[in-house]
Amino acid sequence: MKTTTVKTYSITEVSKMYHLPTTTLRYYEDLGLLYDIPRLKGRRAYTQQHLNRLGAICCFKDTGMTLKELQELFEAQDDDANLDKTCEILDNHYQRVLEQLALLEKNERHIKRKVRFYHDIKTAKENHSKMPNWEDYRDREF
Amino acid sequence: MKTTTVKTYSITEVSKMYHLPTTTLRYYEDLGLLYDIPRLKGRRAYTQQHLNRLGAICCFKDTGMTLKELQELFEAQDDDANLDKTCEILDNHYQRVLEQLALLEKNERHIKRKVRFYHDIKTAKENHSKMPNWEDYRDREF
DNA sequence: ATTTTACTTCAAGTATACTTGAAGTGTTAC
DNA sequence: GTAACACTTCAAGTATACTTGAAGTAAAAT
Repeated sequence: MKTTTVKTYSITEVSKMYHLPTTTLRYYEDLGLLYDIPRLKGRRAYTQQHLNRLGAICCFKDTGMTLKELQELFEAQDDDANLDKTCEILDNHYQRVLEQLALLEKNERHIKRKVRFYHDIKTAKENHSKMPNWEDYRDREF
Repeated sequence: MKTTTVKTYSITEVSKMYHLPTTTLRYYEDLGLLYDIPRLKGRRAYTQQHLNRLGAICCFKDTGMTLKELQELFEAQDDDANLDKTCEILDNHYQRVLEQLALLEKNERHIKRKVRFYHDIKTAKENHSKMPNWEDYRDREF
């Protein structure tokens, strides 16, 4: 007979690993995003499967998916019959991520210009030199 | 005597230009993020200054700044004495944006792999060929 | 002239994602 | 033994960012 002990993690360990409060981990479980978490002496014992899923939750949540959409995705993913729906959700979400990326890159450039502009104002004020003009910072690469 | 007519925009025009409901534009005004909007016959008439500020609101909000933080930023920005605070807020926010960008890029790669994985499962099922293994999709560039 | 349209103000309501509080249990520290 | 600690469940509360509803106004359309 073969006995294998599976490495598990307490809720506090998982909380630290994923930078999520323990309350949030319980909340995700309430929503069904995480399930079948075994209990050792009444305490949650997360396995590698749960960590993998939690990684997916963070990835999708951080890219703007709502918890409700995540429920739908996992529902489709955990049901082999719903491959089409899984692909559809993933494809749609990937498109949204590409849009977010383009927008974030645009906004990053804008904020970079603004940072530089205000630092130059500060320098100009300190040196009593000519004040910069925002127009000179628009659409210009530094 | 010189008379100049300044081009203004109605709330519906602004709503369409910035893809924000009119109610949200009024809400931002209530919060003081937009102010001194002139009224023509009781209706809001946004000037270019207001559009510029609204552009900034969208940029900062889309990069995760809360409306409260935006209030602080504008408060510091509109007060010449607070150049240091303006720079501090902008610097801190820019750091957060760079972190977001790195995270979003990482998440984009992960989701791209997942999209490809599920499409390959679908193809394999249709062709009755060998099922792909997620391990082959981890940390691999396509 | 009166109805429709497009606003206006102000207060109250809602959605999402947690977060907190109360009461209880089982191992560990003194 | 008993107190402290680290959890447990379940219900209720909170923060942020809107969103909706009610009542009113002013100009345009019929």
